Amino acid sequence: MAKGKTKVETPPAPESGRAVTIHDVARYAGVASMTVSRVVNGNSYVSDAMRERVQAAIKALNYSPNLAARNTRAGNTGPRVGVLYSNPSASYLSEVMLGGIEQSSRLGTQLVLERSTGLASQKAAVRRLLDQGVDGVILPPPLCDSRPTINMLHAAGVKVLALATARPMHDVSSVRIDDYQGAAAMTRHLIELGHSRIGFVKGDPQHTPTQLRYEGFVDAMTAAGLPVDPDWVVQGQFTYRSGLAAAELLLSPDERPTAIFASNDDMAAAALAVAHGLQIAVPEALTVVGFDDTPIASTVWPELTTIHQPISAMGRAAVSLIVDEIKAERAGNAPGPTHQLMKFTLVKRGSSGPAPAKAPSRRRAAKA
Amino acid sequence: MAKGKTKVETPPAPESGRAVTIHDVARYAGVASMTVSRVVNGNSYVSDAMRERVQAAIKALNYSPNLAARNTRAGNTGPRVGVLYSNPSASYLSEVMLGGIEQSSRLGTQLVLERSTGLASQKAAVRRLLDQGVDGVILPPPLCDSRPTINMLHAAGVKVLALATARPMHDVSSVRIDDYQGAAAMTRHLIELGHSRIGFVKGDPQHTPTQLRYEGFVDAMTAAGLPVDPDWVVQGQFTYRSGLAAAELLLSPDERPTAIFASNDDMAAAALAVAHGLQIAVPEALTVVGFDDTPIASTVWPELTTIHQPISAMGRAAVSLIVDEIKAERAGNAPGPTHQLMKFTLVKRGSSGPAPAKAPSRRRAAKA
DNA sequence: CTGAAAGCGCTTACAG
DNA sequence: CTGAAAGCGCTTACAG
Repeated sequence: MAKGKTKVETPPAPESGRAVTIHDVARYAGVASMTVSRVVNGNSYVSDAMRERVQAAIKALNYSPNLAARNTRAGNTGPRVGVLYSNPSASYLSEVMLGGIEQSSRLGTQLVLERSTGLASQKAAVRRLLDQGVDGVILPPPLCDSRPTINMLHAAGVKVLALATARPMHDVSSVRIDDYQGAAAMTRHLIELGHSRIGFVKGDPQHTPTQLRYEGFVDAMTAAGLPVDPDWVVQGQFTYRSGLAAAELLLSPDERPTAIFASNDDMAAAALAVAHGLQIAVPEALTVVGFDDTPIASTVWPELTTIHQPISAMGRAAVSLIVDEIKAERAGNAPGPTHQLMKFTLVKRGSSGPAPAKAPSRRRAAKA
Repeated sequence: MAKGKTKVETPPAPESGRAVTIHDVARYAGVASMTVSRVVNGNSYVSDAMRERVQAAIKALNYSPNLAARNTRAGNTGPRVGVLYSNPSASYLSEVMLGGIEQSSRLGTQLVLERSTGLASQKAAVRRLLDQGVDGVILPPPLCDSRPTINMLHAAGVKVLALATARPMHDVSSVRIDDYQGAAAMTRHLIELGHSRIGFVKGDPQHTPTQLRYEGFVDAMTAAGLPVDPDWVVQGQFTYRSGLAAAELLLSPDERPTAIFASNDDMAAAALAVAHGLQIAVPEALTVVGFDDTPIASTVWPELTTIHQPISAMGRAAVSLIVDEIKAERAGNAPGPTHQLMKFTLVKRGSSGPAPAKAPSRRRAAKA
C-alpha cells in the first residue's frame, strides 16, 4: 500500500463525482500511467511486482477503462462493420445483434445495419454499406450463403464474415456451430430415450444447414442400427406453417412415429400445436424436439428440447473476428479467412420423454 | 492528396485509408474546426453563409463524426446507464436492448446489464449496478412496476425509467404506449369486422397493462352497445401455456365466440394452436388477435393481427430520456420525471377476418 | 522492464 | 458570429 513520495494513503476520493481514470490508478500505485495501461491490456512486459501493485490499485479504486477514449488514439477510428440482413423480424436476428452490438461497443467499433429485402435490392444495400465506409460486413443467414453478395463485397475490398453458415467457404471467414454433430447428438438422445420410430422434418433446401442436419440424423440412426423410413422424412421450409403441414403428414396415419425431430424450433413448435390438436400428449405419447433454441422454444408448452446455438455469443464472436481481420489487414498482414466453431448444447426440456411402452395406434384412443 | 497551402482544390483523398475528420472538413471549407463542430452539433450561433459552406464540405467529404472521440472531452464520461431485467430469454427484451444499445452507442453512453432472478436477488443486482457506477437505470417489465426496486435505486440517488409500464408513476420517468387505447382500437376493429361475440383472455394480474387492456376492451364493447359475457372473459398469465388453457375454455363449449382477443401475442399464438387442433379454421370460422407484436406474432400461421408496440424505438427513447435527465441533473437543473407516450399501430394480418355469417356450432361439423 | 512526450478527434471555455 | 488554445482518457512510438 505504501507508495509514492507522500505518506498519505487515502485513495483519491472515489465518490468525488468523476470517474476513476488511468492516472488515478497510476498515482495511487506510484507508477506511470503507461504502466497501468500495459497491465490493463496485459500485452507488454511488466515485472510481476509492478503488475501486482497496479492490480491492487485497480481493485482498490474500482477502475474500469474508458472505452471511448481507448479507441481515440492512433487514427484508430475503430473499424466500421456492417451487418446485412434480410429477415428483420426474426428473433434470431435480435439475438445476433444483441451480442454483436455489445461486442462492438466494447471494441469501440461502429456497427452499421442495412436490410436487403429481395435479391434485387441487394446491390443497393451493398452500395449503401460501402458508402458508409464499412471495412467489413457480417452476413447472418440466409445471406451468409449468397455467393453474389459475397462477391460484390469482395470486389469492393471489404472483409466478409458468414454467420451460422453450415458450409464454411475457403475465402470467407465464418462463425458457426457444427450442424451435423448437433443433429447427430439430438438423434442419439432420442434413441437413448428408447425411440426408434422417429420422424424428421427437413428445412428449407436453400439453406446450408438443412442438408447437414438431415445427414446428422440419418448417420446417427444408421450407427444405431435403426432404419430411416422415407415416409417419416418430410420436407419443410423452416417456417411454422411448413411445420404444421409436415406434422399433419407425420401424425395423421394410423402408424405414426413416437418422436418428431424438426430441424428448427419454429417447425417443432408447429408440430407441438398439431399434436395438441390431435389430443396426443407430449411427451407421454409423443416426443417433439427442435433445433436452434430461439425464444419460441421456451415460449411454447411444453417447452422444447432443442439444440442450443449460442446465438448472441456468435454475434460477439463475429464482430471480434472481423475486427481482428480488419486490423490485421491494416497492419499489413493478410491472414486467410478464419473459421470459428462454437459449441452447441443439447438442452432437455419438457417436450421430450421416454418412448411409450407400445407403439401407439390411432389417436382416437386417447380422446377423453 | 495535394492540400493545405497549394492552390489545388481537390478534396483530401477520401480513399486515403483514414477516416475523414473534422479538420479535413474545416480545411476543405476554409474555416476553423470549431465552426465545423458548431454546425455539426447545430447549437451555437453560426452565420448562414458559414453554415452552408460547412455543410457542403461535410457532404462533399462524406464526413461523419467520430463518436468515440466526441465523448472523450470534458470528463464527459458519458453517463452510465444500467438495465435491470428479470426475464432473459424473452424476445421482447432482445428488441428493447436492440434499440437501447443502438441509442447508447450513438450517444456514447455505456450500457450495463444486470439480471435479477427472484425478488431475493434484486437487492444484489441493484448493488452490482451501483458498484458499476451507473447514473440511471432502465426497468423493463415487469420490474418497471416494482416499488421496492425503484425505492432502492432512488435511495442511491440514481435516476429510474420505467419502460412499458401501463401506469406511469409521479416520481419515475416512463416510456410507454397507451394500453387502454390500444385494446380499445383492437376491439373496435373486431366490431367493424362484424364480430359481436368476442372472447377475451386477460393477462397476469400482477402486471399493470393487464387491467388497462381489459378496460379498453370492455369500454369499446360497451360503447358499441355490445354486452361482455363474463363466461367469455378468461384469466390468463401472459404465458403460452395459460393461453392454451384459456382457449380451450373458450372454444370447447357448444356456443363459442367468433373472435378471441388475447391480451398478448404468446396467448394468442396458443389460441391459434387450440383452434387448429379443434379444426376451427382461422380466420374463416374464428378470428384470433393478440397484442404487442413480438416475433411470435409473425412466426405462427396464420400470422397474428395484433397491436404493434414500437419496442426497439421504446428502447431507444428510454436511453435518450434517461441520459437527458442525467445530464440535466449534472448541469444543476432538476426537472421532474418525464413521460413519453409512443404510438401503437394496429397491424392486420391473416388471423382476423369478417365474422362468419351465422353463429358456428359444435366443431365436429367442420371435421373432414 | 519503465516512463516522459506527443497525439487521437472532438469539444469546452476563453478571447476577440 | 468566429477562432486559437487547452484538455478529455488513453495509447503509440521513442528513449532510457
